[in-house]
Amino acid sequence: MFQALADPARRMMVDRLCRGPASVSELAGPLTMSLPSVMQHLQVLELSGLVHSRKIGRVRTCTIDRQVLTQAEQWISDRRALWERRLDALGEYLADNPEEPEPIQTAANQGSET
Amino acid sequence: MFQALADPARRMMVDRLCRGPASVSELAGPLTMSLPSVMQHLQVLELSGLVHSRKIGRVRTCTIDRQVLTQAEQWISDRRALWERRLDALGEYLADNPEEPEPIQTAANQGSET
DNA sequence: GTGATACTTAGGCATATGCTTAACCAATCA
DNA sequence: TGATTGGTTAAGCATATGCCTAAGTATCAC
Repeated sequence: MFQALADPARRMMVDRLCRGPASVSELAGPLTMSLPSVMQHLQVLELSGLVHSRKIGRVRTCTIDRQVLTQAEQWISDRRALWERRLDALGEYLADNPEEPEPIQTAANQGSET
Repeated sequence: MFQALADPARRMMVDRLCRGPASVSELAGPLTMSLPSVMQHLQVLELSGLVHSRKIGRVRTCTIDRQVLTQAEQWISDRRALWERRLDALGEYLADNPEEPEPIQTAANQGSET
């Protein structure tokens, strides 16, 4: 699913779809590639579950799936939280052991967050 | 950068790094692949900016870059917000034009572009 | 029916990706 | 000093990805 978001063309399509449903040719509009290529990207997006589509008459209308987008966000958010929790713990540790002068010049203070 | 998160092995590495810095072999540990492969993934992660590393003695220590992770989260969050805003607008519209019974099952309401 | 429209399928090609082994440095360690 | 550990480079290979053109199919408008 990150796979699906990995391609700029696909991100563009997702971007477009976030502004509302669109047909295949509408999606293709801003892209400088042939329709079959757009179809392929669309397939990747559908396979990832990020996008749904249904055909009515000769027009296929595509919509985005908010849930799956949220999942991706969640994954990142979880990881970031983990990292921040760790930084907090480190902060506490440093508060307890203030400025213990480590006699190293190579590996010293990398924790220069923020 | 989504590209970097697209590979499961790389996500595993990111996951590990969110729990704290790690050496290359520590990253390689849970992965069922050769060290050079891990190196390649590491390079992708560094190129994306998601991970930094520095070598001290003969061990290379890797850390994650929170900012870049946050950027990815932001991209998704922005898109999701866009989508939700749209749904809200649609909700208002439906509230104004309640239950107008559209008697079509084939090619109905496609011309919904603003 | 004829033709235009909106995709779709098929096939092919170039590059990118992911992996491997073999060989090579550089810092420790005995 | 010579072996070991931790990482790195190089080369090669298989598959995946992204793109194209050409040739369908299925509406829809006359």
